[in-house]
Amino acid sequence: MKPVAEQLEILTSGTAQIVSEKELAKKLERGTPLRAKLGVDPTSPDLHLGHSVVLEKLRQFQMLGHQAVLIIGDFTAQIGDPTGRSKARPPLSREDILVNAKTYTEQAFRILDKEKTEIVFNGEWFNKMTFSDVIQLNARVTMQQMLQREDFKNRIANDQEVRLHEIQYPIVQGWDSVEVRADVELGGTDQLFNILVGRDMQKSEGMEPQVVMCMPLLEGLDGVQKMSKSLGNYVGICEPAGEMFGKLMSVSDELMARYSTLLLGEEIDPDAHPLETKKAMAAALVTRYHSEEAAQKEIDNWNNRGNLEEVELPAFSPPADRSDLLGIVGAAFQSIDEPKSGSDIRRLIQQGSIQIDGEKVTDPKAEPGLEAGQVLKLNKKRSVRIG
RNA sequence: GGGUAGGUACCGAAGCGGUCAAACGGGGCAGACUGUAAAUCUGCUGGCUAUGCCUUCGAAGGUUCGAAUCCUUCCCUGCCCA
Repeated sequence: MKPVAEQLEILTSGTAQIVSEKELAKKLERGTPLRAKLGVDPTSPDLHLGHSVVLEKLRQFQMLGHQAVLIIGDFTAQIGDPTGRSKARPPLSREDILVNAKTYTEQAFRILDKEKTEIVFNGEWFNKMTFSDVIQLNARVTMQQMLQREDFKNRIANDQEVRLHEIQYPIVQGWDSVEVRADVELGGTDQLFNILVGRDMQKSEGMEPQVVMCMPLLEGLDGVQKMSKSLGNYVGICEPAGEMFGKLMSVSDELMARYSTLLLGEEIDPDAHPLETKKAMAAALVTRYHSEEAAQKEIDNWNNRGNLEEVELPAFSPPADRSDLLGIVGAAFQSIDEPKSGSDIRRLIQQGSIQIDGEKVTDPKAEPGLEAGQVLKLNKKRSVRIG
């Protein structure tokens, strides 16, 4: 193992909050591998760059010879983490949870080292508990402690409901730490409260409390709210290279700097041209999740934007039964897997979003005899080539 | 258990018998501008084989020529009191 000082430097870099660095140093000094816990909720099957921040941190632990413990919250998913929520989450079915858990781990192993990861389902212990066990568990914390949470406080202040099962969530998550004997727990800054409860739980069991390491939350593409699937402002780590590159190129300069820091661990050069910097940032991430060649291809595509001949676009064969623009564009959206309603398409056409070889066409009823090789622009991000 | 206020489109919120597919704000989308960024300005924002037709205002019934608006029952939520 590397010297403690060196490990500390790597592990603390990029973190938002640590409770406490002293304790972490003490644990490291023992020289035995630490158990680093990350609890994940299999509520949404797609991992995105927001999740990657904390997964990368866990990977650092692995690289330094520590044990990663990935807890799949199959049980907790049935409660739903109230963090940041203004209303209770809808419950998930057992089957959904299992399917999500599978896709989740598959994706997580794009970042983590599968061989060095211990996976546990927290249903393993929670499903065995009796009601009396549950009461005992609840007896460890006070109502006031739970109500200190920002989310709950806000909801109460705004006269919104807080369901009792929601306040169980931190308790349950905290108990996970006891079960897996975690030395460290990772999470986003929004998890601070939940992770701290884990410390209390461990202390009450006579264990040494875990170290809390919170990673900054990554803002979504809108630059305001945190990246999340339900807000639609995310970049999935399994997305095709083109999607990923395109989405990353659409972020603001401010956000580009943030992504660079949080995802790549690099500060941007203030003297470089912002557009070039952004291309480099997007390419670095495409390289990470795809390959260098894929990234280079995306850059070439981007640079060739004006030169329609060169750009690689999805092929699209116009439908046989419709020769009017409305029908054609509808089929084109269908073909790239983004079906839209007829009214939406009509609006896009009338507002000038649709172009054929760079020429705007605004009459939904027009019958543009399309020829192979022509480029049909659908909206800001999507174009297809007639084939 | 008692009292009281509510449930409207993606979200917040007007409307309280016809002129309501439903004001306004946010979000989203499109156009202009630009570095295909941000900011700004403009337009659009239920569906449809579309100068019209169809389905929406918690749910189901009812009154009426006509209901988001009135009545009945039911479901859901907040607040105050116990």
